[in-house]
Amino acid sequence: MSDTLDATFAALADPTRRAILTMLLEDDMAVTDVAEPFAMSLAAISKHLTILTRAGLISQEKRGRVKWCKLEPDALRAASVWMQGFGQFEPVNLDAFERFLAVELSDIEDDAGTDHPESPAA
Amino acid sequence: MSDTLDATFAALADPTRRAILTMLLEDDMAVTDVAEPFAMSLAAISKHLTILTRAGLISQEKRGRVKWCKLEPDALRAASVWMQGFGQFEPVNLDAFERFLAVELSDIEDDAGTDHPESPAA
DNA sequence: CCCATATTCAACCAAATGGTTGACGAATTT
DNA sequence: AAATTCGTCAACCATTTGGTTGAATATGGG
Repeated sequence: MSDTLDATFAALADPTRRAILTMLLEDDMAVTDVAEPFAMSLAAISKHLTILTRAGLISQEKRGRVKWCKLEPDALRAASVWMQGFGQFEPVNLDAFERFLAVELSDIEDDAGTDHPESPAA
Repeated sequence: MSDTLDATFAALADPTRRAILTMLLEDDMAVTDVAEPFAMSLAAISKHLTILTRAGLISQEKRGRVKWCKLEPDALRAASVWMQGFGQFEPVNLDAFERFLAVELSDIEDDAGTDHPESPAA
């Protein structure tokens, strides 16, 4: 369990990886398509995807010559429970989250990775 | 916001720091007392506390010659919201969390840091 | 005043992280 | 078959991380 939390939180600590997860929330994507908005090499993105996979946050399935990446939100549950235990926060406002996401996704596509691919306004 | 999430998740990625947060859930503590169960130097713990402070997860107040550490659970809210947006998990089972905590805390005191100070059974 | 306690600072170290490039293997297209 | 596309691997590099030790800086007590 510690290992799981280690891997989960470490994976989430990188803004590129969080941006990738956000993109995958929209739809499954091929590795090349995941990499496209970012200003870094395909190899770098491939490494990030490996880290996300090891943490269980995504799964990758190779069909033909393209490898599909799929969000696995269940992997967040343990970490989410851990965190909520501290705050006992009020139920999440999902409307606010939707707005946050809209901004975040448009940001990723706007600056096409030339800068930091994540700078929401929510 | 990205910066905040970076710092928050990075801070949570270390098992020593998570153990410290768990201890502070019980009560405010002085730096020396925080360090006591761990098998590492006071200076190392001091660094961990600095990281937790920068992330806003704890606050430190110096009274006399001892510096008191206090949990600041609100700092977890942004990260918690971010994560819940992915999973839309059912409401947290706080009873389960209580049991989890009981185990975790006794572990920290048992092995007095000779091993990894976190190995829950929940 | 002197000494012990509480905490940080500074320098150092090994290992991990996040990125690069170029070569490579595997699948697809032409 | 040849060329192209998809993705990873390997080697390399700079920076960050997590730890150490020893000295320094308060503060409090006898």
